[in-house]
Amino acid sequence: MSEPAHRYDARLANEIEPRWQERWEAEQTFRAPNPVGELAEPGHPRAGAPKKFVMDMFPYPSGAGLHVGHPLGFVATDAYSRFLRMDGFNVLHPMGFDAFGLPTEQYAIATGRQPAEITAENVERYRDQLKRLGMGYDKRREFATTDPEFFKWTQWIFLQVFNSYYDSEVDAARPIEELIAKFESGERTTGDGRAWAELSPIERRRAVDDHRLAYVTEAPVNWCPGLGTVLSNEEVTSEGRSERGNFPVYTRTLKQWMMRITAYADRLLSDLDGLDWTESLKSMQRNWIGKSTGAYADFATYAGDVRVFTTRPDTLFGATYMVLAPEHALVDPLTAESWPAGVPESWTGGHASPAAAVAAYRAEAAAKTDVERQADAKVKTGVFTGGYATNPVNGENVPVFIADYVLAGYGTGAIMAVPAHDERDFAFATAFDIPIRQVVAGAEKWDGEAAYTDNINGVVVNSGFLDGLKVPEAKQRIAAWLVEHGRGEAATTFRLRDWLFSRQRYWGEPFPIVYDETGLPVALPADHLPVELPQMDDFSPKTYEAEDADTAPEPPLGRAKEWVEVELDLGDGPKMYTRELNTMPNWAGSSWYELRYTDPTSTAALADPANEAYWMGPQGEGDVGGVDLYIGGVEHAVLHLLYARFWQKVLFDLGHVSSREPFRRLFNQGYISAYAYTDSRGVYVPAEEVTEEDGVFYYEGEKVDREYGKIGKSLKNVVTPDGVCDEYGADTFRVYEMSMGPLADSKPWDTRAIVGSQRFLQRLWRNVIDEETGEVTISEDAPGQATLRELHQAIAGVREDYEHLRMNTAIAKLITLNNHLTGLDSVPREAAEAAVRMVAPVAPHIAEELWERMGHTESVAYADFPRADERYLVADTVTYPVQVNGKLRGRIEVAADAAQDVVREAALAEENVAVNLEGKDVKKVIVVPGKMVSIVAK
RNA sequence: GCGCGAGUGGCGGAAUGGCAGACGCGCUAGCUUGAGGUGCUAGUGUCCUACUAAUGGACGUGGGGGUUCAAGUCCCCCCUCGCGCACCA
Repeated sequence: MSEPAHRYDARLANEIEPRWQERWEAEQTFRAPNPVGELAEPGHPRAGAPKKFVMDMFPYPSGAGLHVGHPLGFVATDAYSRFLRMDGFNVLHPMGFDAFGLPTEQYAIATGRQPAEITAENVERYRDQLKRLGMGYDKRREFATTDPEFFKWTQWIFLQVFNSYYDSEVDAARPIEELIAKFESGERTTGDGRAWAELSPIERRRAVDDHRLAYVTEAPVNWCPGLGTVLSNEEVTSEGRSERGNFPVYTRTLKQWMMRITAYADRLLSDLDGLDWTESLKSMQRNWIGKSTGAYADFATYAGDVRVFTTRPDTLFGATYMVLAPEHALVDPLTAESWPAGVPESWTGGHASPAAAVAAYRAEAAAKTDVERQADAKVKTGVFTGGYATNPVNGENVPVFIADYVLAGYGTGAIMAVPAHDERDFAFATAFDIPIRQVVAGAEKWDGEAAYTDNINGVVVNSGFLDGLKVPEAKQRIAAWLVEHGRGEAATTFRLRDWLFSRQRYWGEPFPIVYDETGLPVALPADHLPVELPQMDDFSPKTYEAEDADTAPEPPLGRAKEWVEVELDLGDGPKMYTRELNTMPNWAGSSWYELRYTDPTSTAALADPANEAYWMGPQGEGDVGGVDLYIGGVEHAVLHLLYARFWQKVLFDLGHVSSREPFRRLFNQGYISAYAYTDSRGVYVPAEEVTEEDGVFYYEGEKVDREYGKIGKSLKNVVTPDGVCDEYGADTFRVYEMSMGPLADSKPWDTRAIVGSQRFLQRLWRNVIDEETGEVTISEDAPGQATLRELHQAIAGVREDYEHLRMNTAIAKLITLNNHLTGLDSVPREAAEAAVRMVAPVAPHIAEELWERMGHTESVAYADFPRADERYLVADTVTYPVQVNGKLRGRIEVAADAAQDVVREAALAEENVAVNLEGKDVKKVIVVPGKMVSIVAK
C-alpha cells in the first residue's frame, strides 16, 4: 500500500535536503563576518557579536571517500556551531583539506596519473559528501593545503623559522639579524671563540646557520627504504617501523633539514597547564617531551672526562660502576689492552681481550631490532671495557661497562650506576656480581632484595657530607658541590628531539631555499613565493627493498633539472643557484591552517592581525588564546598537535600572531566501529548481507562468525554516509550519530537502530504537517500548563546539554518533548516553533523546512535559540518519594511550597509508610526540600 | 612495569550523594493492512507471593569492605577490559 503523500520519509527528506543545501550555498548563510578586510560585513546580523571559533581536524581526502565513522566529529562541531549562532554568537566554522602527502602520491604512482589531478578529484568528492550532510561551513574560507595561495604562506612561515634563532636570555625566538648584530658588536662570541671580524664570509654564514631554528645538519635520522624517505621521530612507532606503511626504519647519518623544536621544550610543556584539553592528551604530550631534572657529573678517566646525566645526584656516593652506550665516543679510547687481573668471567663475555669483547658486543647490539631489544629488556647484557673511571665525589675507581640498556640518544649516552637505588642498575649489578652499596635509607631496614627508590622521604647515608639530608636537599647540596669543584652542574634534559623536516618525496611543499656556489642555503625573498612544484612525468621517489638498510634517499625533484638550476637576482646581480630538492613533510600545512581560516583571502600577511586577534586572540588576562573548540581523533595527540603548537609559538615570538597556543580547547571524539563477519574459512563476507536469527548470523544461508573492528574495506563492513542518506536522509544520519552516546566514547555502528532517529523526525513532522494533505496543522492557541512545563523543562535541559556537547541527552529530551506534543489534539505554535528551533542544530534541513512552512521567511539558522522561563520550571505540586530505613516505601504529593512540617506529617501518614513503621519508633525524619523524605525508625 | 580511562538490562546508553535503567534499538501483545513492511497504542531489569489486584515484597550498577538517614556516584582493597608510554638514567 502506498504511504501518505506527505509523510516524512527518505523520499521526502531527499527532496527537502538538497533544496536547503542549495539555498544555504546561494545565500552564503553561514558566512561569518571578519572585523576588517575582504570578509568584513558591518551589516551582518552577527557583526561585532561575541565570537566563537569552532573547527575540526581537517580530513585528508583519500580516494575511498568518507565512511560513517569520519563525520562523527564534523556533525558534532556543526551542531554546536549552529547552536552557538542561534544563541547570538558570531561563529567561525570552516572546513579545509589536508592534501599533500604520501597516500595520494602512492596512488598516483600506481595509476600513472598526476597527484594534483587525483587531489582535485578527492577534494571534490569529500566536498560533495560533506555538503550532502548539511554542514554549515563558511565556504568562502575553504582551502586545500595544496593551493598555491595557501602553501605560499606555509613557505613564508618556513622562512620566518629559518630567519630566526632562539634567544635564551629572553626565552623567545628573535630575528636572525639580531644575532648577527650581537656577533658584530662582540656581545656574543662565535662558536670557536674567534672575533667576528676574523671570520671569512663563509665562516660567518656557517656560524649564523648553526643558530637558525631551521637548519641543515648531518645527524642520525630515521631512514625508511620502503618509503624512500626519512621520517621524523614522531612518525616512527615504538616498534621501530614507519607509522605509514609499517615498513622497517633504520638509523642512518644523513644531511637533513631540522627544526629546533627542542628550544621550545620547556614552553611546550608549561603552556599545557593553560589548555582545556583532557588530562590523558596532556600526559601524552608531557611524556613525549620527557623532561627530567637532575645533574651532570664528570668522571675522570685516562681517556678524558666522561660526563653522565643523572636524576639522582644525591646517590653519587653509591655509584659502583659506570655504563656507556655501545655507540659512545669514548668507548674505544677507554677500552683496555688486556683484562685486569682477577676479572670475573661474566665481565669478559668469554673474550680474550677487552677489544674483542667490545667489538662482539657492539655487533650483537647493532644486529638487534628494537623489538628484540625491548623483549630482552628484563635480561641485562653488557661487557666490561677493562677501563676505570674516578668517582668525583670520593675518588673511588669504578669499572666502566658498555651495555645496551644505556641509550646513545638520551642524556649524555653514559650513566653512573647506583644499583642500590635504581632498578635497572640493580638488575645489571646482580647479573654481573657488582657491589651494591646503600646510600639512601628509609624508615625500615633495607632488605637488599630490590632497589630502594624512594626519592622523597629517603635519608642519605654512607655519603660523607650528605649524610642525614633528605633526598631533595641532598640533590641541591651535591649540585652545588659539583659546580664548586668543577665536576658538573644541575641540569635538565628532554626526550624531545629536533623535528626532522625534509622528505625525499614529490608531493609536498617545496622549500623556499636555494644553494649558491658555497653550498650553503640561501633563503628566497618573500616576493619569490610561492615556489611551485615542477611538472614531472616520473615523480616517484627511489624506493628500495624495505629491509635494505644500506641505501640512501634520492629526492625525485633532483631529476627536474630545469627546475633545479635557476638563475636569480637575489640582490647581488643575476647568479645561478640550485634549488633544495627535498619537500616538506605532510605536517607542514596542518601546523598553521587554523590561522588561515581567520583570513583566507589575505595577501599582505598570513592573516590580518585584526582578524587573527578577533578569532584567536587571548580572551582576557592569562588566557593562552586559540581556537575555542577543536575536535579530532586522538591519533594526532603528539604529531600534529606538537608541531602546530611549536609553529604558533615561533609566530607568536616574532609578533605575527597574538596567542601563545593554537587550540585552547580540544576534544577527542571516539571512534565508530562496526561488526564484521567471517565464514568458515575465516574470510570476511559483506556485512550488509548478513542476517541474524536468534543470535546466530548467516550469510547466503551459511553460518558466519561475528567480530568487531574498525570500519574498512578489508573487513567488508564499510557503511557510507551517502548510502545512509539515500535510505534515511542526512538529518536522520546526523541525529543518529549524535544520539549514539557521549562524543568522546567509541561505539558500534548499528544500521538497524537508525530507524529510531527517523521515527523521531517523522513524528516531529507529523506534529506540524498533515501527512495526507501536507497542510500545516498547528494551532494558534496558547499551550496548556502541562505543555508549558514540558516545553520549558526541555528548553532548560537541551540548552545546557548543547553547551556541554552532550548531543545525545539533548536529543533524548527533544524526543520526550516531541512525544508529549504527539499526545495533544493539536500542537500549539509556541511549542512547535520552540521544538523546531531546538532541533535545528542537529537536524537543520527538516527544521528549515518546518520553520518556513510555519510562516517564516528568514533561515532558522539565525532564529533565537529558546530560553526557559523560570515560572514553568517550578511545579505546583511535588511528589516526594518516602524512604523508611533507606528503602522506598511510598510516595506523597504535596504543594510545592509546603512547609517541612507538612511534608513530614504527610509522609508519616502515607498508608504503606505507616504499615512499615508499625511497631517501630521514629527516630528521625529527614526532609530534603523538593527531593525526598527519609525516615529512620527502630 | 608505570600512567590515564572505563566496567549499569538482550544491545547503545541516562542518572548536581536523593525514586537506578531517561531516550533509543530489539522483543511481546494489540490496532491499521489482502499478506509482509511502514505507521500507531500498550508492555518490557531479575525473581517471589496469587482467587484476584499492585499503590506488594526480595534482589539488582565487575567483586569485597567502609562512610552516610541515603552510594552507580565518595573512601580503601581486588578483578577485568581499553588506551598511552615503556631500559629515558
